Amino acid sequence: MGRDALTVPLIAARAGVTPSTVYRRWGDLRELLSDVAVERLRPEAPPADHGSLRADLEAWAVQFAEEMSSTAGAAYIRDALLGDPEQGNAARCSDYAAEQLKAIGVRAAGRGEAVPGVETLLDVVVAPLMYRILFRPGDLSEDYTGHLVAAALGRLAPPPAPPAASPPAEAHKS
Amino acid sequence: MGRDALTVPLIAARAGVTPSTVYRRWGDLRELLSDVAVERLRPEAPPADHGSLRADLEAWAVQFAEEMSSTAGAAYIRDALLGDPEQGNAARCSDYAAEQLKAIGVRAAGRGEAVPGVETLLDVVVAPLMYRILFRPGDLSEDYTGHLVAAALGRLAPPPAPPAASPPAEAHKS
DNA sequence: CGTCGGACGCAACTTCTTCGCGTTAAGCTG
DNA sequence: CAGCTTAACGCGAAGAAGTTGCGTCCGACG
Repeated sequence: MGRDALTVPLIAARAGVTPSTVYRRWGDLRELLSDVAVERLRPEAPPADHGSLRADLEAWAVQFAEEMSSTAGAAYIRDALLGDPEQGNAARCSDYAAEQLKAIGVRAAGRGEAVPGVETLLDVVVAPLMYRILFRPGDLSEDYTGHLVAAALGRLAPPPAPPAASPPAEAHKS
Repeated sequence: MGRDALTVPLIAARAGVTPSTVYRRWGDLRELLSDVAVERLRPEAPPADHGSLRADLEAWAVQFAEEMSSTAGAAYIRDALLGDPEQGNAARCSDYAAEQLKAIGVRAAGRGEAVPGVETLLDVVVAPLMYRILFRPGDLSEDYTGHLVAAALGRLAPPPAPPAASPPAEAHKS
């Protein structure tokens, strides 16, 4: 069935209820789609353990980029952003990513690795990916994702030791 | 008039045409609003010259953040993203920012300053701002914007000399 | 057992959306 | 300049979607 041919009466018929029931519960097709999108964007499993912070982050970021840049993923993001007056659903999406990154972080900290803060990871890895997905379609590559992770690891926390590798200066070019 | 009470027949009446004319030209209310939003988001003037790359970037980023995080600005961004099947309008928004940053960059290069690439600036400054505006409303401060600019300047280009200051390690915390 | 509240179906009503037809105006050709 | 072509618009009807009030059913509570 067509993506934007979806209407409340169709959904109601599929659900075996009358359209008025759907309108009363959600009030709007966009709000319903927004709730559905958030549900679909919820991660199903904790991030996989690949033995190191870098490997975990790269694997997670690549999977994240693939999911979100797919046709379906991008549609979900847009739906989640749209029918959402108080931005509650959008914040939930960000929280999902933050939870996953947090899990990766505590696991790495348990190994004794230096770990960037969740805020830093959101800024350096998630935000650029999302920005490209939303505003610059077709501009994503696995190399780029790896570059973002490297940039995040270039901003490590002061506690344990000085950062081993120097930050990649001006890596990525248009 | 109410924001989402806007309908095609209302716009047509205001424009002095029949609704069918509007439907034929745009096909959809969302596409019309998307075009309007892009027009409103177009920068009116080149970025102001404050004498240094850092000052120019900070001023531009602060103004950008203010505009985009305002109620009207956020609504425009959402409209631009929404009614836009081929993502042409979203790409245009990104191009606007890229043009402004490019102008700041060439001006700084004319002064002999080391300049981060436009891609880097989009990743490090624009993307985090947009991500917060879209996914984490109410999470923007001027300090944060300055922090982003500082992070961008921490990633300078290799040509002139090795980066003077070390990158700010793990500055910003939730 | 009686009452209350919430949720739903039903149906009428309003508004939006689509589509075909006739008209008008601009541009081009002979 | 006359005639033709094309694109855009107005008009009106038909179809679909969105909105609302009323009656009914079912579970909860006293």
